[in-house]
Amino acid sequence: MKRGRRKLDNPATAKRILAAAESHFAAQGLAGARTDEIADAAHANKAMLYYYFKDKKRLHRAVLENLFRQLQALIDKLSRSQASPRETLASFVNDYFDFLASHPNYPRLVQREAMEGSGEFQRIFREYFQPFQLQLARVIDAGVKNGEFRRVDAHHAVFSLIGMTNFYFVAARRFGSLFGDDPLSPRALAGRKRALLDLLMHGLLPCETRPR
Amino acid sequence: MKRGRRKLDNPATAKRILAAAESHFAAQGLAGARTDEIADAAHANKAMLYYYFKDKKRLHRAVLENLFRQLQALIDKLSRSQASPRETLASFVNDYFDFLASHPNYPRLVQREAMEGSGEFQRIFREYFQPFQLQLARVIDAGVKNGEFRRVDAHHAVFSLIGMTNFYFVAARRFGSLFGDDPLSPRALAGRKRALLDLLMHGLLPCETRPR
DNA sequence: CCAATTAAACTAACCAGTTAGTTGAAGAAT
DNA sequence: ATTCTTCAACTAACTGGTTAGTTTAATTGG
Repeated sequence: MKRGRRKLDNPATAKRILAAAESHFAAQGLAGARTDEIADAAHANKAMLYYYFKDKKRLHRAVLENLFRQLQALIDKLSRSQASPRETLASFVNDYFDFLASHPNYPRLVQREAMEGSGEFQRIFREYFQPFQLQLARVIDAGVKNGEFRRVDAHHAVFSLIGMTNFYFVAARRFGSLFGDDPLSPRALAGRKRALLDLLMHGLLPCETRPR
Repeated sequence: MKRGRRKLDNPATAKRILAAAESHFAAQGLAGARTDEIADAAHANKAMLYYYFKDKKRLHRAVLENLFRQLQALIDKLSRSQASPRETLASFVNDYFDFLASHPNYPRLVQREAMEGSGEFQRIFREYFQPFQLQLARVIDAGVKNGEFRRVDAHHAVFSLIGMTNFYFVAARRFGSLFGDDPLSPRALAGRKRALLDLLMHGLLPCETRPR
C-alpha cells in the first residue's frame, strides 16, 4: 500500500495554525481564545482549523501534546544522566530554564490546566507531568541519600523549583517593569537563571559543599 | 433631609454573589465563567448579579479588589515591622502562606491576571501588587545590607518567593496526588509551610547564621 | 483526479445583559 | 390601626449579539 499519494501530515498550514493557537490559548485560555482570531493569526481560513484539528478542544489538546512532546526530551535526558545528583539537577534546571525561555507559552498553558483542567486532561498530566515530577524527585532523593543535599522533602523541593522557575515566565510580562528592561531579553534571562540557580543550590546544599 | 428611606448596602445576596463569582472566576477565568452558573451557585437570580455589580467585568473587578483589600493588611504589617529583616521576612512568609491557605482562590485569580490582564487591571496591580513587591524587596535588601542575608538580588528573590509559595496552591489540587492525602489538609499545609521556609531561609542565609 | 485551500455565507447554540413585573416591608397620611 | 405609597430586593422570561462549527462552490497544483 505504498500508494504513492501525497501524505496529509504536517503541511505548513497545520503548523501555522498550531503555533497561532498556542499563543492564543496561552494568552486567553481555551474559553477566551477565538477560533476566528486563531485562523487569522495563522493566515489560514477558519475552515482549515476544522479540517486539520476537528474542533477547538482537539486543537487545544494538540497544542499541549506538542509542547509536552518537546519537554519529553528533557525528562529523558534527566533519567539517563550518569552524573551526580547535584550536577544532574543543576544541568536540568539549566535546560528547563532554557526550554521555558524558548517556549514562553508553555508555563502559561500548564498553569491554566493546573487551575481548571477539565478532567479530560488528567491523561496528559499523568502521561507527561507526573513522570517529570517523579524523576526530579528521584534525583533530589538520591542527593539527600548520598549527602550532597540537605535533608529536604524531595516532592516539596520539586514543587518549589517548578514554581519559582515558571512564575517568572508567567508573570514577567506584567510585573517585569521592576526589572528595568524587557524581562525576556537575553540579558534579563541570564540574570534570572543565575539568581534561580543560586537560591536553589544554596537552599539545597549543606554548608560545607557550597560553591563560592 | 432625613428622608427616612431604606439603606441599600451589603445585603447578603451581594456577598453570596461575590463569593460564588470568586470561585468561578478562579476556576474558569473571566471568559470561562458563566453568569448563570455564578448566580445559581449564589442561590440568586441572574438579574441580581447585574443589579448589584452592573456587568460581568465589574463583578470580576470587585472580586479582585475584595481580595486585594484583605491582602493589604499583610502589606501594612510588613511595612510597619520593627523586627530584623530576617524575622520580618520569616513572619511575612508565615502570614502570606496562611493568607493563601485561607483564600485559595487568590493565587489562581492573580496568576490569571498576570497571564492576560486586560490592561485595565494594570491599575489594580499598580495599586496593590507593586507596593507589595517593593516592600518585600526592601526588606530583603535591608537584610543583605546588614549582613543577615547573602548578597542576593532582592527583586529576583521576591519573584522566587512568590512563585514557590503560590504554585503549591495553584497546582496542588491537580498534582497533589503525590502528597498522599488532600494537599490542602492542615497536616499537608503545615508540611508545605515548613519545607518552604526551610528552603527559602537556607537559600538566603549565609552559613554562619543558619538555624539548626 | 485528488489533496489542499480559499472566501463567504450560514446555523444553531450559547450566553451576557435586559425587561417587565412581583413582593414585602418601612413610612406617611388619614 | 388601617390604608396607601414607595422603593429596594427579587424573579421569570426574553432578546440579541457572539461564536463554534458547517457547508458550498470555486481554485490551484501535483
